Amino acid sequence: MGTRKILLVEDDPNFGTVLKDYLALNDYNVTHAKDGIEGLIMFKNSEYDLCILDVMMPRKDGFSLAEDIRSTNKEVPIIFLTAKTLKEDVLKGYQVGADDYLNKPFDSEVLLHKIKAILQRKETEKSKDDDQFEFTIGKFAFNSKLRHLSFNGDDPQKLSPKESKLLRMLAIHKNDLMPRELALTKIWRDDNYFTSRSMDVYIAKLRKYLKLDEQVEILNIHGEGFRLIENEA
Amino acid sequence: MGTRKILLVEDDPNFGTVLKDYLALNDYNVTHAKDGIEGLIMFKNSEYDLCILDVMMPRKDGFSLAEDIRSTNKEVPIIFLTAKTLKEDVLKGYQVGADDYLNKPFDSEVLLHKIKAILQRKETEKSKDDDQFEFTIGKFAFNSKLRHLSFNGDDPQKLSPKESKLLRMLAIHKNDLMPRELALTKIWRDDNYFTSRSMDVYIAKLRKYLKLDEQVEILNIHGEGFRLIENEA
DNA sequence: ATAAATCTTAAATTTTTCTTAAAAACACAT
DNA sequence: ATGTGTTTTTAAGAAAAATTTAAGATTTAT
Repeated sequence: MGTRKILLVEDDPNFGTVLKDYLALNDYNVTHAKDGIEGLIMFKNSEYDLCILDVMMPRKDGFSLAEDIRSTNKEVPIIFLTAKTLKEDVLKGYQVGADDYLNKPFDSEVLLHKIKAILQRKETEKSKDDDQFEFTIGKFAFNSKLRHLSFNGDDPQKLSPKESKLLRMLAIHKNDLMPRELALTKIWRDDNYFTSRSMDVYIAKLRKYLKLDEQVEILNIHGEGFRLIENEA
Repeated sequence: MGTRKILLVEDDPNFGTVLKDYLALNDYNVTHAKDGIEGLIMFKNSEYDLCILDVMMPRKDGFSLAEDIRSTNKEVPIIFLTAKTLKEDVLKGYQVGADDYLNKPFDSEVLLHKIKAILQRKETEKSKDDDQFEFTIGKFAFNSKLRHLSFNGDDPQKLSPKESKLLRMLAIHKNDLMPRELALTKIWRDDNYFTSRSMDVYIAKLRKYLKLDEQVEILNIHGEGFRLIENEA
């Protein structure tokens, strides 16, 4: 595993430089942006494994930057640095999709720990994430990128984004359990009563589409998830 | 996914009670111990998804308790609560294997967020943990993930979650004693008269399914547990 | 700005699962 | 043999999860 790239956005030049050097010393490849605007440009210019954002900055604050980052990338971990310890701030941070939150002044070793933990977590998650987008399901051909589901080579049924993502996840686990929780955390990014009901609605929609082929079914495994199966003729 | 069990060890009765109620309100099943000694006893009596430990306590402090917990369980996530914000403490916490660290006074919503994040993380890790899910029991093929019990390759009998978990536990100990207490603490997460009766009900159900193969039996070992055996032909 | 598409929430119904109760059979120790 | 505690089994009721339809929001495209 190569050296990891970190985007550090911090307007205080002294603190920023020290932190950058400290991280560099610990074998991270650090890019230092001086404010939110510059941070966003940097972010779009390259691929980062982690973003460390100061909250209070001129021109564009950390939350706003995080939102912009999230709009193009839902994966990259974000850590906020802040002097304030206000409840609203912390919650806002989590809402924006922060992975962690550090109050200044913080201990640098603690930061290192967090970085290591977060990167490791993302690593194990990502390893599975295939870029498979073409599937055969019984007599259906399914292209999750085009969101086309075609029966017997007929004109394809167009699928909505959620329909397509869900069917893709089922297809990846074809004939095997696709855990409810997996779809909820990956597609809905939240696992609660309502997202779970929403998912059920999509299962119903998919079942309707898949009715064309009697050999294909989505089975429920109570309390666990769903199973897309192909029966033999 | 059932409700999660949390062990809260906090000696301040007011704070402890309030926190317990707050967590209970948010659908966690909370056990509140008044000090480290009591906490350790509680921990050994049941299975918990998360431990929240106060650091400063009479009789046995949080770090010491964490070490004891870790000596029997290397997995369960631990969150420390502390008034002190000393660097040594934070590092000691991480060293003992803490998953997070909260300084009092903290905001309760932040705690909820952390709990959710930590449990979710552990959940995805754990999914790999039950790697053994296919078993042969006499002429049966048993898949505990799909909860299928198939005799001679016939259409499988579907099992309920509890049925499946219990049969899996028996299968893991095939031809050997599966202690009652083990199933109760692992599957029912509590060992009392009623859960024990409930388990008996499930043993009866499994016996019914397994009747198809005369070579397979679940024997009782009085006062100890059960034994799933395969007799030879 | 309007329409179309997509997604979420609500709610009634059905299905599945789990617990409790209770009576009878059984095992063990004295 | 007798008493005590444990096990076995069936059945009923309670609880939880899934299904489906429809209506209300929101987002996206025109």
